[in-house]
Amino acid sequence: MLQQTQVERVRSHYYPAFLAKFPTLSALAKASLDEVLAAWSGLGYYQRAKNLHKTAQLHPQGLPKSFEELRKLPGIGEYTAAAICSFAYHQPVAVVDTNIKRALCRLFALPNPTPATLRRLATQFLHPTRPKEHNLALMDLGALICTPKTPKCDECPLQSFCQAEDPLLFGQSKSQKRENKTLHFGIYAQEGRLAMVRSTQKLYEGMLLFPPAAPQSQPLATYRHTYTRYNLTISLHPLHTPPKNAIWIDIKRVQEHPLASLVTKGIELLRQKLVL
DNA sequence: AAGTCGTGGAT
DNA sequence: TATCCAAGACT
Repeated sequence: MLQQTQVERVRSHYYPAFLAKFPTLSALAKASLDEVLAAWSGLGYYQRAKNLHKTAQLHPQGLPKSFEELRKLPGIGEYTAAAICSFAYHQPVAVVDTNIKRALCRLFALPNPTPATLRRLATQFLHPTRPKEHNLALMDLGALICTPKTPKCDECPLQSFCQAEDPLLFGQSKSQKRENKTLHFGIYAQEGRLAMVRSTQKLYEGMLLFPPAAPQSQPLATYRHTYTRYNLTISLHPLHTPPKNAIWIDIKRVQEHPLASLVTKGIELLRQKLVL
C-alpha cells in the first residue's frame, strides 16, 4: 500500500479501514476482488491491490520468511521483499527505497549507479548488529533531511561524512512530461442508480468506469483530472440508452464499489449540479 | 529498459 | 497555476 504513496495518506485514510475489513491474510484471501478494490478506491495503482489479493491467496496462512521466496510473489519487488525481511522479520537485509537511494547517491557521490551497485553499497553500509534501525534511520534521513529539492545539510548527522559537494547533482529523478487529453463518458441514471461498465484496459482494469460516449455539444458536466502522464479534461454526456453489460450502482452506496477518483469526482460533480 | 500505472499534497 | 514526487512493480 505504501508503494509510491505517501505514508500519511495511507495511515490516515486507508490502512486502518483496510486492516479492519481484512484483518488477516486468510480474510483477505477469502474476500472478493471487488471488495478489495473497493477498499482501495481512490488510492491509485490498483494493480497493487490485485497483487496483494493474489499473494494472500497464495499464502493465506502467512508469508514466506526468505527474501528469495518473497521476491517471487506478485507485487513484491526488491524493495518490498527487503522491507518485509528487515522490518517484520528482523533479518540483516539492506533496504533501498527512493529515499535511501538518494541519500546513498549523495553520501558516496554516485551520479548514476546501477541498482546492483546500489544494493551492494547498501549492504556494505548496513549496520551489522542493528540493521532494522539502520534501514529505518536512513529512510527517515532521506525523507526528512536529505530531501530531493532543498536538503537540510546543516541538520544532517552525516554531513562530515558526505562526499557530495553539491547534493542536487545526485539522486535526481527523471522529469516527467504530461500530455493533454480529453475523455468523453456517458451518463445513464435511473431510479437512483447509475450505469457503469468494468474497465478491461490496463488503466483502471477491474475498476468501474462511466460508459463510453461520443462527444456532444452540451455535456452535463466537465472537469479536470490528472495522473502520471496525462492532464485530462473529462466530459460527461447524457446517454439515451444504457450501455451493454451495464453494472448498476446505487448512487447512495458509491463507497461499496471499486471506483477510481476520476469517477467519484465526476459523480460528486453531478450531484452538486443536481443531475443525480 | 524505457513506459506505464493514480492520486493529492507540497512547493 | 505548474511541477514535482511519494515506503515501486511490472512489462
